[in-house]
Amino acid sequence: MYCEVYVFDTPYHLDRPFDYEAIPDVVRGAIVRVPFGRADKTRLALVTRLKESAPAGVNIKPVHSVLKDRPVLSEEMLGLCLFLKEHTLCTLGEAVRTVLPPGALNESLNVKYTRTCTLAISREEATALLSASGRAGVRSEGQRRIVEYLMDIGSADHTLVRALPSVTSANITALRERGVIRISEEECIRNPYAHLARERDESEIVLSMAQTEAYTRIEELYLEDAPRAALLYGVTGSGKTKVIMKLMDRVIGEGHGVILMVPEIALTPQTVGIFCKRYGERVAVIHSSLSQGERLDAYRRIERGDVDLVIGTRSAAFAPLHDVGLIVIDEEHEHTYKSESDPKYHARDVAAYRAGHHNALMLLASATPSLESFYKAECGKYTLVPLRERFGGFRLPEAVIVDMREELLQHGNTTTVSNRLLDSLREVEENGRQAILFLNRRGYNSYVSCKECGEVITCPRCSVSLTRHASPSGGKLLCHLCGYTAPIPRVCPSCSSDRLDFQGFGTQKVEGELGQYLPDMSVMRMDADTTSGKLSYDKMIDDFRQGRADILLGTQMVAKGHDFPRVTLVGVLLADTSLYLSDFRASERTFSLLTQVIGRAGRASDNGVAVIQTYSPKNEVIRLACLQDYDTFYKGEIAIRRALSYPPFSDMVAMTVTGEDEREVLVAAREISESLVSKIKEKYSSLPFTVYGPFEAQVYKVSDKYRMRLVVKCRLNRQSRALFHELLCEASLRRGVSLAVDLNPLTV
DNA sequence: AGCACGCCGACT
DNA sequence: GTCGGCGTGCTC
Repeated sequence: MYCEVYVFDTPYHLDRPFDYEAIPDVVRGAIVRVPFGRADKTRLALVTRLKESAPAGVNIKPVHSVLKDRPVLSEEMLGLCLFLKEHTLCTLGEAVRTVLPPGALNESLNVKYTRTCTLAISREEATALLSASGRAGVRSEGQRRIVEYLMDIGSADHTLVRALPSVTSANITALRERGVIRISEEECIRNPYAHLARERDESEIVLSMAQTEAYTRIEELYLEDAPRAALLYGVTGSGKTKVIMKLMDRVIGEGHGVILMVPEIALTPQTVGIFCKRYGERVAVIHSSLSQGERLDAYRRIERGDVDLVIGTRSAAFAPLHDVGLIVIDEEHEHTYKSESDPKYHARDVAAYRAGHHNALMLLASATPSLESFYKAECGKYTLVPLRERFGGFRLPEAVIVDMREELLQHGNTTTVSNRLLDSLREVEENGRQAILFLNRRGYNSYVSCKECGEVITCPRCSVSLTRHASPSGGKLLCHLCGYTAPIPRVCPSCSSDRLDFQGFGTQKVEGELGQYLPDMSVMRMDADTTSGKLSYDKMIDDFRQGRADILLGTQMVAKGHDFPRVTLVGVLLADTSLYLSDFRASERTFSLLTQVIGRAGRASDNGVAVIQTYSPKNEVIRLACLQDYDTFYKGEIAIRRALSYPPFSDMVAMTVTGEDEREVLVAAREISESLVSKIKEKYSSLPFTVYGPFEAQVYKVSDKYRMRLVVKCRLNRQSRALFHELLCEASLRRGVSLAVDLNPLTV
């Protein structure tokens, strides 16, 4: 017998089947070791096919060995790996490592055992042993203590016994050899969330009329015996979580598995606790802050069939449930569902694949769906389930837009906090309430805006803002979509003012100002600098909820769905910052972020207030976010996407050429571009392609490597992906430079 | 990516 | 004569 294998860690062009002579236990889906290359170096490989014969004239080597106690990849997982390879242009080895928990192929990391010591004799015999003298009794102080201890509690973990005073491991061995105690080894599977399952919540979920209507619609889809996808579009405060939980009850009640994906930031102990109380110990949590061993344990529990509900971030999409009935992607618009490291998969695509395999329902949920998903819902590819009624008297906050130009020109206020916001903060102080201040710091100083007229300098060809690039010669403005460049102007091209703004402001600066104007309010600053570990983040959130600070000041992370009952004011310090990032998704991201932040001040009782500071008070995106008007935003934005043929009307591909030698990188980028263009003209002339570049990447040099970029607008399908596959094969033959291809990148 | 084969300059 | 430079080509 022979077999076809894909060898791991090969260059891209070698990621194809190689023939080997099979040995016993070689089956499709097995991970094997094979000799590879001239030196016959032993490498890991995945068996994809068994066959009777192998081609003549090639030196067929035998498989070295089969990885034992490593489960064979199921047909589903094998298919998923091939799907990942095809759809992200990764190697099969990379796909396998993605599908399996991290470290699963590191052979050292294996099952961890616990050893338990149990008394192997009766209590009477033990009593007799303790009172007997000489060789018939216990022969040392250590042995005595062990027997006494085990008589007391029956059995105990080996490490606990070993930790008793005067006990040595020789004592334990001796007692075992005399048959006094027994030591059993059990597979130890840790479940760090097990304690959360102790309190149980078995209450029936009661839905409102509108919620029941949404639930019924989704349930109908679930009951159809075919893969289905639905978009639960539930406005802030509509109680979409309750609808989802009711559905989960139903699916789990029928004995099917559920995968619930949430954005990293929402996977807090509070969230997990809610589900553990409901579904007990049959919950597994997959999270990046788990140790490698803990992740492997979660994986094994799922694989053994001990789990009904998997909660996790995007990697939970690979949870090895045998029977998946429902896959929920909560906050589906969140960018964290796209992996930023290779393979750059989107959890939504993986979920769709698995739903297809299991005839399951994929349920996307969001108050601000991605344009792509809402468009699919409009076209009927997803079933749109709207939930527009705010539940339980939930009221939106009053949203006030503060014009920061006016603040500067008329009030001479050069600080980052407007008078209006200060007034609102003082009110919060008087009422003993709390406030959240949100500063969208990311990219705040990469574009150029005018402090007087609010104009932002944009690319004449792409309707995205130009990025400011610093260089020794003084810098320039660049569009990294089409490569357009312009010198940095000294005055505003629109109003000729010289008050151009390159500087944003950071959280520290704001913190200082708050201390100056509101000396009696305590500020908790939360950003990447103050929340280094996962724990400190949860702790800060908890401290703030407990009222240990009056103001929570932070970046993105304060915006997400935490429930702070005492918050009545939300301030957005600069709403424009994410608006003019040179990315066609800038508006979408700003809208969804602002909508979320403003929703934070929405309360059932008190009147909430949201103060939005901006240099562009007339901006439609900001205005619509204040109104929480997704529908109007969507109509406007989808029209722009259609006109400029951006996703969902086309796909984008980002190609990056990287290398240490600047000249080589430039030459390679040009040659790759030429190869791309000639393929488009010849072999792929029937498909629409638009190529931009090559031009310097936004960050031209990263850790001593130069980066050139090509952007391609096209329609991705089997055929067009084959083109990029060819380019990757060609590029992997080059030395000195490497090519990365990102299909549908997050940012272009 | 490794690794070997292979064909030219300064060393014992 | 030969050790070693890295150019070129192959990996079942």
